[in-house]
Amino acid sequence: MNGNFHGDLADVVRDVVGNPSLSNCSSFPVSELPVADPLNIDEGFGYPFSSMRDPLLTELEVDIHGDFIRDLSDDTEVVLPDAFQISSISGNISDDLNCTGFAPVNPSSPKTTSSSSLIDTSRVQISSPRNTIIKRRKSQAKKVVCIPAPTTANIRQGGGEVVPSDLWAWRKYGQKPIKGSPYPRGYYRCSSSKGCSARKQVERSRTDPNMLVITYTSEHNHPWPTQRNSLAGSSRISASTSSSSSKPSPPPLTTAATVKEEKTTVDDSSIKTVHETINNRIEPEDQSKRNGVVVMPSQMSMNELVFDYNKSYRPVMQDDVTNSDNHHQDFFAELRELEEIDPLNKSMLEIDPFSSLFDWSSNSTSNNDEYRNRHENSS
DNA sequence: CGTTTTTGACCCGCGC
DNA sequence: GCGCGGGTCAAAAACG
Ligand SMILES: [Zn+2]
Repeated sequence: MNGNFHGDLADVVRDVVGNPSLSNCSSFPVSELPVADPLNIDEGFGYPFSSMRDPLLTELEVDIHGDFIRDLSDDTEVVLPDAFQISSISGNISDDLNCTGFAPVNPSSPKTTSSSSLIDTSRVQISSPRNTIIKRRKSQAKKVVCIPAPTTANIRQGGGEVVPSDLWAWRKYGQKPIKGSPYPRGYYRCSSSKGCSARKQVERSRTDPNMLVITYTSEHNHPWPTQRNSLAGSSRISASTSSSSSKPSPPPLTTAATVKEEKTTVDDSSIKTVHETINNRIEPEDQSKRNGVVVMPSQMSMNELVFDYNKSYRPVMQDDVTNSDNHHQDFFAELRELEEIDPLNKSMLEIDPFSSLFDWSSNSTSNNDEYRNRHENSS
């Protein structure tokens, strides 16, 4: 820990990862929190499927990588999963989440320790000047997710990383070295539709090279990608629809946004908010309530997806952590990609949950005006 | 042939 | 006003 903070989100995250001592456990209800959280958290950001809450799935999720959600002040949310010790599952997880168990939990995997918990970030972030004003367009919510790097061995310094990415299609638009960290940060933007302003950045934790810190910014305008388009120009959701056709209707923002708004908080408040949020997530009823704003259909199809997703994940991570022998990871990476896409498409096509999604998209269209401005005439 | 990645330049907020 | 640092653009290269 260099004590070199710029008040940046990155710094915060770094700090968290690196300095468990800061963790402010009190904010986590822990025991049950992990279950529902991961799914909900992702809605909009990381994972398209939002409200599916299958017990089984949940378990899996947790099992594989329990995600933590933490929101920072008004515009930032940090999700910290401690996916490391998967072997034991629930028991460990709880402990982990609970800052209490944080350090001692699993001596077997030292890495876990560092990656495992985190929390307190909020106050740090908040302290930064930006919280005062929402300089970024409206309020931009940020979600930070820490996950174990899928390919520890594959780390390539100069270039990119093989990141699990979510099911969304991301196009890398930049990469820059970060001051505090030896590893560069990659900037990705949603390639599904031109109008989509969703962005995400991926970087490795300085302290834990096996840890990937993914920061999601903004949300997708479209329901679900639009399958990847590598073949003939097929994808690209008609961004024009939402963008060029000037839709004056101010978007109600998406779920995540809503949530964020809800918690326009500060310092301690934020913590509290988190609490609440979590609670809500745990209870299905509440969840629906939250979803009320934006309905994310396609849960069923998603289920399948998730499942696969997790499945594919599990081995990788475990291996990674367990042994450093990841030569096969490369293979895995590819495999993963395939799995992500194939099953998805299949399920999606079959069920075709999108119809409703589209609906949603239409009213959520949104904030890319500026962006589009410049982008607009690219072709 | 379209798309994605790569990569240096550019922009912009911020602290000094 | 300048330098720093993060974030983005855009042209060319690389893929498939
Ligand atoms: Zn998108």
